[in-house]
Amino acid sequence: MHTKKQIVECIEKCRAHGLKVTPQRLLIYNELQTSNGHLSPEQLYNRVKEYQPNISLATVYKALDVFYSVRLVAKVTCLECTSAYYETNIEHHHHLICKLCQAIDDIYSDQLDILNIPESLIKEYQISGFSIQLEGICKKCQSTK
Amino acid sequence: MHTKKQIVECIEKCRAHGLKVTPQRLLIYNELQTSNGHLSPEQLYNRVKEYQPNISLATVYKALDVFYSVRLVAKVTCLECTSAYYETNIEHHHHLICKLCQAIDDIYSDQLDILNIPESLIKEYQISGFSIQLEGICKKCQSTK
DNA sequence: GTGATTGCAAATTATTTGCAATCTT
DNA sequence: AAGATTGCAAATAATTTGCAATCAC
Repeated sequence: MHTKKQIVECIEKCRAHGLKVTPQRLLIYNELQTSNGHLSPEQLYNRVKEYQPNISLATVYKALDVFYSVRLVAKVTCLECTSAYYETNIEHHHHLICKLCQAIDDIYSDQLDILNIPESLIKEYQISGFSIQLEGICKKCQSTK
Repeated sequence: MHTKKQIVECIEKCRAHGLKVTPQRLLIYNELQTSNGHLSPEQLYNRVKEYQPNISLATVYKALDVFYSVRLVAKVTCLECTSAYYETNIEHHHHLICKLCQAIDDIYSDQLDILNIPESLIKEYQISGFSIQLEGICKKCQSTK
């Protein structure tokens, strides 16, 4: 339970980047953080509407854009996804995309993090990061079959 | 230069999947293959229009969809891309996405292919594949700076 | 007070769909 | 001949933009 800590981080990071701390932004960030998953702008909009019915979908898009640009949130896409998804989890991690239902699961693995990137590639492209997408079947789909 | 071989493969794979071999599909496949890169439906449409001016963008979308469903082409997306990209290169490979210009480069590397996926994950998710996205700076952008 | 942000509506971009005419087999 | 595919136009979905009113600092 580190909700409060993350909200404080959100406020601080906004200030540090000259972004204003508005109730909408805090609500959006908090809701995304609480949901603990990957949400599309539309999904997130539907959730925050419960708390602030007059909030606009455009506001959600704009908030996610600025959050993403200052790395307060991470963005995920997948081949069959029609929209982008966001999460407040910005630690280095990987994704498993379910072949059957397209669900995205976060994967943490020190073993995967030790990726053996060839020196030649690192130099050639000035590699600064990487992420791995695994293809498999999520637990939900496994238990349904 | 294995253009012809690939076209034959296209014809055979279409037949094998009960897809009709139309001039549009061959043109689209051939152009994508010749371009030797990642093209969006729109980009590909602009290219094939040169040869068949009355071809429709919807036809390109439909052709890419069926090609993708029978694995005649691969699909690529990236976080900042507004559209999907396609390539006829369906061998297992990875992608480097340029931080600066968003260009996508194919990366072949036996060393990367030997990914050490934890046994526990493989079982848990019935992992059937993976791909790695590297973040770096493409050669063009390196030489421009 | 000043400039950033919001909410709304309209615009844009990417993709999909319905359907009659036309091809492939 | 039968069924799939094409081209077109319209529809849908995702995202962005312009702008006046409002809010944060």
